Amino acid sequence: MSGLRERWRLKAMHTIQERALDLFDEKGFAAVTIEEIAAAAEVSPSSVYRLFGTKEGILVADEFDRMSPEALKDFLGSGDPIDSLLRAVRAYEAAAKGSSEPEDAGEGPRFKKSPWRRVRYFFAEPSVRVAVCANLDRAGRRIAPLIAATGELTETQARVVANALVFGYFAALEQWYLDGGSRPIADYVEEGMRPLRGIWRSSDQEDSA
Amino acid sequence: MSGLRERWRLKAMHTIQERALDLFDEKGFAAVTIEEIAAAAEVSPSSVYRLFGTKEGILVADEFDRMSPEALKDFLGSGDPIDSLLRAVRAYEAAAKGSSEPEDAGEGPRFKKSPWRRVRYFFAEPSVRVAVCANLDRAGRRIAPLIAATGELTETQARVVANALVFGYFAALEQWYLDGGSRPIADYVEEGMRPLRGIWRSSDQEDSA
DNA sequence: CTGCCTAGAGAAAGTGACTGTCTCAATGGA
DNA sequence: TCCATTGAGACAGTCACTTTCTCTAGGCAG
Repeated sequence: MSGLRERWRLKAMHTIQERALDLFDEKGFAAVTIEEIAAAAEVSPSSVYRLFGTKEGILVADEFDRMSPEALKDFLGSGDPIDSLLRAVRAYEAAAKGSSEPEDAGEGPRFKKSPWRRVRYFFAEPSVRVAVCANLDRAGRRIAPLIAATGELTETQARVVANALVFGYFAALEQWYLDGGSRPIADYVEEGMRPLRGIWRSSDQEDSA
Repeated sequence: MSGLRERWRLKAMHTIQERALDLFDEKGFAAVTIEEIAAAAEVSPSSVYRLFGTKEGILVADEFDRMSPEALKDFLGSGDPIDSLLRAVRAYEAAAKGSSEPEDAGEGPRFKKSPWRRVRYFFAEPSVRVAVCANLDRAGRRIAPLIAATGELTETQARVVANALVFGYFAALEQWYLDGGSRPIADYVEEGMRPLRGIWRSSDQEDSA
């Protein structure tokens, strides 16, 4: 598994993301070229494209994407998907508070920024927002079969509900962003998704684990 | 109002869309350049960009976008938004059956194609799909305030529900596409959105017009 | 009907994101 | 230790999209 190749890959991705974020914060997203980012991260432009695909991909690359179908099934398998989502958001926020990698302490007096720093660009930069939507769309297509597999909903309904979940989460995240990010995101998700709970409440009594 | 300038604009947009669709069907979306489209439509490339913004915009340009806030309010104002959506879809399908402009009869033996021909690209061409998602996202942001204005939901919930509506519609449309487009889209929307009806059923008894 | 005046269509050059292809070094296995 | 393969870098090319300028022709006085 984790050979040197894989290590290089992970380290490079992390470095590129950090340096790119620094540059974006400094000059604005549009004013930064891939070549600058590559130079700042000391890799070739080709590598940036190989690792992230697009400029926006640097910001929206998400561990959610590379989650295996099995892990996703575990994640969504038990009970109300909204509760699963809430658990994931809370876990993410808790991990973010503890943050971040200890090994970058040897690189100078750089302030530790919140891992949510990049989220700003999700809403501030239109092209990034589009990329986020594309990601959510892919996520919806991945979880729809899992929702359909429970047998409670038709395939069409499973697709609709999957999109309602992922883009509903996005809407809650936007409200969190617009409010300045003071309260926890999970609060927004919990409140925002409440109207959707009826989907499972109504027909889930047979399986209320 | 409809001066010659506006007439030129509408006619040019229509011509560009038709010619572009012809070229896409013939050579594939990626293999067609904006210059080719402009040449085929006998306008300048600049005009294509001025009228549609992007290459994908030629396919996803939607009257929904330029709908005024007032018209949107009329459209969504009365009762269950899902019913409003269904009404709109049914009206669109009925109009599509009657189809299309009589004045293009003088242009040669070209087959009348369904106005849904372009929908194929929504799902077959990734970059177009992304553009559609971006459009739906914008639509969601436009209708969220209208949903919030009813006062039944908080702002966050209104945003979530708005996204659930527009991307739920998209999911239903995809199922329709995957099934080959035989049955009416409205059927898919009606079936797919049924789990979401609880949102209004539960608290809408005061206003069941 | 005539003449200004401005919106807007076209022309053209530039930018940079992204895509191939090739080479070569380094890796991991025999 | 040697070999096959993976993958990083270099490089050239394409084309979507932007910006700027010019100049025509529509819109609107008078």
